[in-house]
Amino acid sequence: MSSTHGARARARIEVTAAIKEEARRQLAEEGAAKLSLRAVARELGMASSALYRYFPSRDDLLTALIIDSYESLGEAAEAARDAAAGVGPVQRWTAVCEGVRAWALGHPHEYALIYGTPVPGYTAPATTVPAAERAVAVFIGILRDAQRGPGLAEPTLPPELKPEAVRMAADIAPDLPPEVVATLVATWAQLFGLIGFELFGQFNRVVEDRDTFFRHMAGQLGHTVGLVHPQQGPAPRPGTPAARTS
Amino acid sequence: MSSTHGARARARIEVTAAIKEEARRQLAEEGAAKLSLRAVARELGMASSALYRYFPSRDDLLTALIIDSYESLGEAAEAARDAAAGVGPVQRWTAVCEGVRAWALGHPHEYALIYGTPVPGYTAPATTVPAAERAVAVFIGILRDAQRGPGLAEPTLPPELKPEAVRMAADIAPDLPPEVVATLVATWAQLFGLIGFELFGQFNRVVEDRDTFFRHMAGQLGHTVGLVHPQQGPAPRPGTPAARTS
DNA sequence: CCGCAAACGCGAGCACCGCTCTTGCTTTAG
DNA sequence: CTAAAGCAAGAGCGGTGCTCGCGTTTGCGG
Repeated sequence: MSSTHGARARARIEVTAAIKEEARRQLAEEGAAKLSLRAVARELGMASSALYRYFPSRDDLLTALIIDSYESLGEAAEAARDAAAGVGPVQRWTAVCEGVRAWALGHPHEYALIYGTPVPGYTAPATTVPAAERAVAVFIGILRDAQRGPGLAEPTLPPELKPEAVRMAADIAPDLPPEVVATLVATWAQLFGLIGFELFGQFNRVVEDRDTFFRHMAGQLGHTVGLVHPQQGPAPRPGTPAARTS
Repeated sequence: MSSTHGARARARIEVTAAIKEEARRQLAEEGAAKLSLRAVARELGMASSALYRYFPSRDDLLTALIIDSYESLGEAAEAARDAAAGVGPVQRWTAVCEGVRAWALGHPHEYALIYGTPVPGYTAPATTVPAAERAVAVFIGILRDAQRGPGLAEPTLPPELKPEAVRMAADIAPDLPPEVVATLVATWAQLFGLIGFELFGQFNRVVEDRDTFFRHMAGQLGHTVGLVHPQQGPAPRPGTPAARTS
């Protein structure tokens, strides 16, 4: 076909990239709500109507930025994982959590774009799903390594939740215990609860030493999902009465 | 002073209430981003410029709605607590969590307004703080009751987080152990991570049986913060199941 | 009782927004 | 070489938040 056939096609790619770049710049500065097609066009020295040759609507532009943001977050998670090579699963889990948090603090508007309030009439197209899975795949990898290495304590699950957990595991990570997968999903959400609260100001005047606070709570989440320290047996989770089974 | 001094003052109160009512209606229908001063004025049969006699800007109107939403959430939490009188602390904790979730699912746009992405240039005025504390006070009350009753297991905390926890406890609930207060803050954020993910579509095609999923995870959060089942102790009742399936 | 300042409602208008349509021009393909 | 397709530009539509000047209403103090 005509991938890089003519100069026309290349120009289209370049202009598309320039639009996205400028849009991302404005997104980082002012947030998604303030992102204006007209302002992007103005900055690029072209008529606003010309933008519609490249993106059918403002929402389509936002979708492109959403995918890029997911990828950026995924890269940050992978980088944090690689930087923590050689340490135990719990430490690596915590390191990746901190990497995700650092990315969110450094890209607050991108974070808000993908994990904040959805745009009113907007429903994310299926295109965003693979990009979104990239970050969670890092956590799955850590759990997988832990299972092969120091072991993985299966979280307790009530029987009525078992079928749901089995279904989730089949869809997400068939080689992990269903209890772990179901708990991972919840943990994933809880992690973004912590990050979102910090980012959106809910911790203002409440939590001061947020680095220490987050590191500890992220480690707790790792324990919740089943990670154990390699040197010792299953670490008792605080306040869990399940340990007194006799 | 001049509370109900003249008919003028009463009219002002009534018009202000009518504006808020119509604004809340539009908020519930379309979301905060679509809330339009002109549309509110149109629906009320008055010129858009007249609204500025009552609310200096759109953000001020939103602030009023934010406070109302916090109060509404607080009421829902209190109602859930009162409806679960007489059960153990863990069940009551879970019931309040479910009440908060039900409120969020029933008022998605109000939820997004107070716990979603903040409005771009917007910073919540201090006026919203007391209203925001109303819901969390319900959880503090449960912990307080548990401390006087069946007991409260102190979550483990690393020593470097201890001073921060002590500071938090002094500000929030001086009669509770610092470890519990610090963990409660994190738990609070994690709870809204779970709710937000469900509400904003992050659980689509991932979690199906969301009622069961949430109930279990909410109970886990209760254990994390230190709640224990009242049957536990010297009473010879081994292996009593935690969840009541009836 | 009356005058006057404050509060009020209104309409026009400003600057901006997303988006559409028409009009030419240029590159590409047959 | 010609016709088709892609592209940029401008005008325009309906919408937004917000400001300003106008005439009117209201209620308090002298």
